[in-house]
Amino acid sequence: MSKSGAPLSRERVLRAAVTIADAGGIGGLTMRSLADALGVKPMSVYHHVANKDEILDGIVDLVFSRIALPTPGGDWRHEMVKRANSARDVLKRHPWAIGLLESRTAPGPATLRHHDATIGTLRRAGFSVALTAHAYALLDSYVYGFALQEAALPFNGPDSATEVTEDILSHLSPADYPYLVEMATEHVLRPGNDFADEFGFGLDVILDAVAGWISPGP
Amino acid sequence: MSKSGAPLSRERVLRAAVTIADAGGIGGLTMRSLADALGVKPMSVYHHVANKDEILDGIVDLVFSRIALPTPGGDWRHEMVKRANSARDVLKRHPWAIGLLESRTAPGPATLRHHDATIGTLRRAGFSVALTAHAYALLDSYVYGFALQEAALPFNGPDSATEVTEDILSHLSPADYPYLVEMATEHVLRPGNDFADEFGFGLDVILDAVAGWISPGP
DNA sequence: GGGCCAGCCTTACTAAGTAAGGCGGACGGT
DNA sequence: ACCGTCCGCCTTACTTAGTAAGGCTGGCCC
Repeated sequence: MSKSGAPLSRERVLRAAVTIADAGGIGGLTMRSLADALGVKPMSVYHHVANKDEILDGIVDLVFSRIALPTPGGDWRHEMVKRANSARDVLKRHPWAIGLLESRTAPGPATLRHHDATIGTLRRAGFSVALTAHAYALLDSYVYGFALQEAALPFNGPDSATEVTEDILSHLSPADYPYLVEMATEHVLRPGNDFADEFGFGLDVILDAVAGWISPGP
Repeated sequence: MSKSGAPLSRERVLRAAVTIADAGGIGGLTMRSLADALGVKPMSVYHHVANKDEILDGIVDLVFSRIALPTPGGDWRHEMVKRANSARDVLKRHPWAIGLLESRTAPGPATLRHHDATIGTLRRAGFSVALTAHAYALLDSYVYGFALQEAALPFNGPDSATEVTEDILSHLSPADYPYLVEMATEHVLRPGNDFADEFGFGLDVILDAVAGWISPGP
């Protein structure tokens, strides 16, 4: 796995860590696998990061840095849609990041910048400070929660969804779980159904509600 | 840590695992700490569960079993509020469960029962199958996402919040993060402010929107 | 009353995080 | 040119964790 060439750095370490986690989950990310991927011995990594925890903090922030920043001053709704879609997209590509969020309480610079830009976009659109807080909590909860649910799905995309759903369904008694079975057969298994489509739907519902909060402009 | 007395069982193993995770995070949950808490040697635990993964699946399901089940046929909105508050409450008490959700894709019986009851409550209230799916995805995303954000907060409760916020704020330049600083000083630090209060607010917003979807009853 | 099996234990191997310190080679100063 | 220094990577080795393999024992059934 030696891909030497550059002289190693915190940057390269974190980037390699993300790649490994993407490929094999955070479980696959060990100091040894990381060193391997960098073409280096395990202890060498410690010259660029203090310990594994710092790596975990670092890759979470790195993931955040990939989310499109909204532009304060732009059309707030468009910016929020862009940000939400980007966030969901990024979290889908790095699902392990969601699980890490719970244990990392020290936001990195990219995370802070992201929050600042989002709050700024809402403020500049005319939301009061308090309503911005409400809107942001609501939107972020939805985005994270949706990503979490998507990550917890036992399938990826609509094709395997059908197969897996049928498999699960075959172990489920309609007597025990009548509504669940109904939902599975009549909705989930319907051709063309894709859980991913739910995202935009729910997002619009929230944005519609939030749109009513803007105080009359000057 | 020997608290023998009962003869050990899958039940007791899982319960002890939850207690340990509550006290020291999932990081503190090891086969050895678990065996200790049960007053037994590590390998003995393996006579009741196949491996640690099964324990993780088990405690996630155990946590789900503590969430209040909504009653199909009851007042749907009231039931949804009850369920959402209970879920948030439970997840706050066992924050590690949120992080586990992402990696566990095999729902246990309690989880299935929970989903069935929730879907049933919405169906019985007059929501179509498709709208039930929409409503459920929206509500669950919000609940999980909110719990995730709460777990990721570096503080617990409003008292320590002030302290920690001031501490973070002192490292933040208003030039770099103007909106973030504004939000912190003018909203987060306002006396009486508590992030937990956001939950009901956002929940009502979603429920108000969803309420408009019910098709005219028979 | 002897075999069997459930339930707990001992031993031991492997993987992973990381402490402690070694070593070569590039580089600055004289 | 020479030498000390320090940066960056390496070797060794210790600790903790998951778990494979199989041993011991006491109660229970035929």
